Amino acid sequence: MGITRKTKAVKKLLSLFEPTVSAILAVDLIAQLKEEMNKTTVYRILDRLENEGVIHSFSGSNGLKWYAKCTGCSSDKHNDIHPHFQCTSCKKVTCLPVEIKIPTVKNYTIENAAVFLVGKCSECSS
Amino acid sequence: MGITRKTKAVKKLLSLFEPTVSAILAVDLIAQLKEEMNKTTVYRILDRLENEGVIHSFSGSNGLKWYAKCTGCSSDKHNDIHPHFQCTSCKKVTCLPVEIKIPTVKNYTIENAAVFLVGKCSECSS
DNA sequence: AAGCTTAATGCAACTTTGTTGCGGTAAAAT
DNA sequence: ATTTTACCGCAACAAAGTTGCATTAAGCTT
Ligand SMILES: [Mn+2]
Ligand SMILES: [Mn+2]
Ligand SMILES: [Zn+2]
Ligand SMILES: [Zn+2]
Repeated sequence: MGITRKTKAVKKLLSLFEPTVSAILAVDLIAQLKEEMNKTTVYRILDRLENEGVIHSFSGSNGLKWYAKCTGCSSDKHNDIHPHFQCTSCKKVTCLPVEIKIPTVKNYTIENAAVFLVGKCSECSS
Repeated sequence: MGITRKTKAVKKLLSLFEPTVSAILAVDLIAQLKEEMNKTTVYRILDRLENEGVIHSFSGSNGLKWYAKCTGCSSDKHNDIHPHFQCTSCKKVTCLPVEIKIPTVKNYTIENAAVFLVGKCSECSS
């Protein structure tokens, strides 16, 4: 389906996810790329990359949208069911390589879980 | 500190939380009360009630703000650390009276957890 | 290499959610 | 009844994200 051309813009955007293991705020990407591309373009590329299983998104406590690299996802199937963690000191958000234990609750059939954790990362706990 | 007057607006707003156990979208409250009060007033009352421990808030998967009744909270201390559940059929969001098992992750000190579950409620599972 | 097709981009205008400043209103204390 | 000030309405604003449309350029085809 979605044919994606590897344009300059796409390469540039992907390069920003490369060096880090942290998630990135959509809004920050737009600010950082202001001189190079339009915010509409940023949003559209993020959408495409998510549909292709290259990145995944989630909302933080304040409702802002975060994006992070996927590991082993495809356009067919996203398997990013892991918790996300934000450090209250450095504000960084990271994907935690831990499995979520989905609780069993009577009268509810739970199919999916989004877990957002808050605390202190190791670098800020000194 | 925050002295809250029991005005007509406050009573009206509280009455909407009374008959249901479900959470309510801030945006829906504003739409529903459009004829009776200004949206600024709605937001301000919601803020106050949350500070007083009468209601608590959380964000849904799309970043929209939900509010629900508290049980046993005060202005001093909120203890609404429970998961929230949204049914994919009826779209209703409810507080689940279940304790969250906060995971232990190496290198991270976790202080708080927001869990948003998605699935089917019992009324929609037929 | 030049031409062609159409996915991708830029831009402006718009939508939605939420906030702020300020003048006026009304709850409640005196 | 009068006074005090918390509360409210309104208008203007702000931030995040979306949409329509004309233009550009990626990457085939020849
Ligand atoms: Mn992740
Ligand atoms: Mn709740
Ligand atoms: Zn940190
Ligand atoms: Zn349902």
